[in-house]
Amino acid sequence: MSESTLEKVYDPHKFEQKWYSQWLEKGYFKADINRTGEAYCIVIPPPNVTGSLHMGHALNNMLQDVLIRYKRMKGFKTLWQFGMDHAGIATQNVVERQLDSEQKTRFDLGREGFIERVWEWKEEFGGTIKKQLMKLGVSCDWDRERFTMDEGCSRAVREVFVNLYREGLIYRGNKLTNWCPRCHTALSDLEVEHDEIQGNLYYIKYPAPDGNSYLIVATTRPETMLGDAAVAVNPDDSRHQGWAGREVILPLMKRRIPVIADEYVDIEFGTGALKITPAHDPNDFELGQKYNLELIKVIGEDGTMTADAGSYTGLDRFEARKRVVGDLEKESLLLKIEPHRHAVGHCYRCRNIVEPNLSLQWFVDVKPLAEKAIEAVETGKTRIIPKNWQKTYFEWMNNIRDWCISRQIWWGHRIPAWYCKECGEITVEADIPELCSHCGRSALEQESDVLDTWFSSALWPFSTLGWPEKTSELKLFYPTSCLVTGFDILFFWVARMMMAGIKFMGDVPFKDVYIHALVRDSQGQKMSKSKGNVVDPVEVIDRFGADSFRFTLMAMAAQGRDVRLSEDRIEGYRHFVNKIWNASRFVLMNLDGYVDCCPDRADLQLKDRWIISRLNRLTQTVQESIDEYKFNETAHNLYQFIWHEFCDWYLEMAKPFLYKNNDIQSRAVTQHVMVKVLKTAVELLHPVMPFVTEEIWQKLPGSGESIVITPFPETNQQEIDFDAETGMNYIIQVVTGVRNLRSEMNILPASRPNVDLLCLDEEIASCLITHCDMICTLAGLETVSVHREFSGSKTTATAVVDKIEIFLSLEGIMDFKEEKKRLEKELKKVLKDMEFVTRKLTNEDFLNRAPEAIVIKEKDKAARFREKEGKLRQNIERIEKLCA
RNA sequence: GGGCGGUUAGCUCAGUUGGGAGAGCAUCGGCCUUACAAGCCGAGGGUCACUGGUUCGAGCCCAGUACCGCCCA
Repeated sequence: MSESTLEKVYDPHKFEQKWYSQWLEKGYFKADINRTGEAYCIVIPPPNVTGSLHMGHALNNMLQDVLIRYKRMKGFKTLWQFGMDHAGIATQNVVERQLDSEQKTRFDLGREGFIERVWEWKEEFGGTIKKQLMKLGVSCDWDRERFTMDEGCSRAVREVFVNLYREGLIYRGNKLTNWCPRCHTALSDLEVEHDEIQGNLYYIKYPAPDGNSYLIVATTRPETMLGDAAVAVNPDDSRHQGWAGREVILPLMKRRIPVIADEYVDIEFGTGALKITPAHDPNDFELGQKYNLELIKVIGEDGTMTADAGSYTGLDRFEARKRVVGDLEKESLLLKIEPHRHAVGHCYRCRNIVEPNLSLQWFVDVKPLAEKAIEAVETGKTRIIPKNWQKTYFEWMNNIRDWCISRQIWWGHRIPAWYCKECGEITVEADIPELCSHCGRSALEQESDVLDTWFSSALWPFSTLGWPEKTSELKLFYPTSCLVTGFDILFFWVARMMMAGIKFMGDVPFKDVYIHALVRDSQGQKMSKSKGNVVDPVEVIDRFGADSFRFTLMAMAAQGRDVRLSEDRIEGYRHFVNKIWNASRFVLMNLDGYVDCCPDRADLQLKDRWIISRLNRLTQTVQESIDEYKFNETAHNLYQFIWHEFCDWYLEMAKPFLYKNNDIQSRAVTQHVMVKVLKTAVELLHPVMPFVTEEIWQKLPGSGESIVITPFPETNQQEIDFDAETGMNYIIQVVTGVRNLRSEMNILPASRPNVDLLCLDEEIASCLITHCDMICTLAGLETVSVHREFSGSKTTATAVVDKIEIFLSLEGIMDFKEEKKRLEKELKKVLKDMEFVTRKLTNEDFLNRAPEAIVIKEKDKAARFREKEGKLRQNIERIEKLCA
């Protein structure tokens, strides 16, 4: 018997690991290509190989797991493709830090040695997130794990690169790019984060050569003036008329530079005179091209001033700023300094300030690719959910600019381009070429740059399925069914996968993209290490169990809203898990003499038909809400049903039948229904709470091998029973009414008074008569009698619910004043209701224009209120008489 | 500067063909009723940010204002 009971106290640690190991052993998560059923595939957003599980991952993967477990149970041929991202800059940084502690640099190891070292690091530390995801209970197909740097993915990267190069969509160019002096590499526009910081606006005099006049230029970055090539004014600016075409002398450098007129200059900003530094500002670069200005690079790759920076050469860029400002002041060329807030670009990996830098880089011309990616969403081939993210997607796609894909680091996919030392031409090949494709000689040297990590991520939905080989996986699972991701990588990743998928597979990479919110702390702050408000999911799982944690995230994952996570919430939902645990324990404890029968529908009682009906409705809403990605609704409905319908009402109603031994028939039926409902409920719950549901399910009679692979419950329309629901509603209302009376009249729970019910409706009356015992039990009464005619005695408290009047006998403990006060309060409420409805019903416009059904509803309400009002008045009168 | 979102109970948030506002937590009162005190029963609590419009009727639709947040330049 011990195997069919549960431990007294719910303790997730006792079984979570156990079940997970078993699931792995049985291979439930493995995609079975030969299985029948429609394909359903999710590719995981590959976590960084350096990463450890944070809240974002937890939410993201929990949602995917809900979808995949749900579809698996529904009989789909499911694949949840797992894998990790090599995270170029991040990983290189980590390993370089490790070297640093050994007083070494990557240059000491050399390129090959360093890369070897990174692989070693990956083998040793790279898998932490995998174990953490397992703790969370996710059901990825671990055997198909991929890595963006593995052989197949690398092959795909080279194929794509060569292909785009040959089409002219990849090119090499000398352009201004974002440069991180710390990471020592170029970055794409996306990898720069603009943060507002408190800076200054420096007003600097640029004197004319005649020494009599000057222009005042305002700048936030005075050190770049060393590289100024011109000053620009707006031709419409009356203050600066006549300056265009003249020259000024660049302070400190004593260089003559031209004054140009261009509409680009914002008249409102600063003094309306703009210094132009083409080598250090993207907008200035454009102007520089237009006016053929000299590109003077004064800040070098390492963030120090170059040889062109005059006496500032070799200084760090921030030190140079101080010195430049000081020197200008000495020469009385600094007019003033104003505090000024402005956005400054920071490296998204190391947070250092990014410098726009002129260099030779590789770019993708993404415009042609973007057009089709826009179209795919417009035509609905790919749905973005919630819909409002579509707009953001379009906005970005429409204004997309060339993508800088080369990085000056070592860890990553080396660009498959070779330079010929003889003819200087470039050879681009997927496989290492022996000879220059231009002059045929063999003096080739490979490009040293590697590709942006996101370049390989863009291929993820098909590279992981075997592309460029034509695998059966690709045929079966591409386009994938759904991508689940956060909005923070909508551009980085989703948009690029769309472009790459359409280009190379000829079809979109996924049918649905579900964008979920960010997890914040209870104050609504983004979690970050520096703020110290990070809540570690692993710690949460250790404290509360994975099921409680998952359910909390699910319940809070409303579309389009951030998740504000607090421990209180998780603890609250742990109570829910505990509730399920105890309810299950109760069920298992009351299965004496259980026979696995299927009772006739005729043998079911009202309570049984009612809970089964409610269960079927639940099944329907659960399916619908998961299908629509309304996860919070799923969670809420499950919570409501299990706790408030099944536990609060059904199990309470079941008790008498389970305890009584004389009615074997109804006990058997009750046991059967109780088991059926609980089993179905845990099956519905399983995608969210995999562990506890398995633990319970295994103990229930008649269960199979594992809940993981059991069919998901289906709605049976025949079992939705309106009559049973209405009938139960009357009973619930009466019981609640009595409890209410008891509470307000201060009747101790231990005492068991008598109740009389007055009801003129035959149908309702007979329903009540049949269930007198039940009402007694639930409301703690000695007797209940139903009458067609009744007037209370002097010791009755009364209440009206719907068409039923309740008379609670209070022999000797009746407080008349209290009772009168209570009734008057009730009456006041009804009168207020009446007034509201009457206002509508006396409004001609309402009667004429509102739909008939609504009008009837309102009239019906009015009648009910009137009836209640009458009864209340009667009872008040009676009390008054008795008191007098 | 452009775009998007938010403002509903003390707190965190739900609320889609527009028809008298809901949940969880917290609060208050009563209960150790043998599944569960991590519980049971009951109660209180709201000018749905503000202003105007459409409508018989607006938390919901439209316009504007204020405050908060995010993305892009």
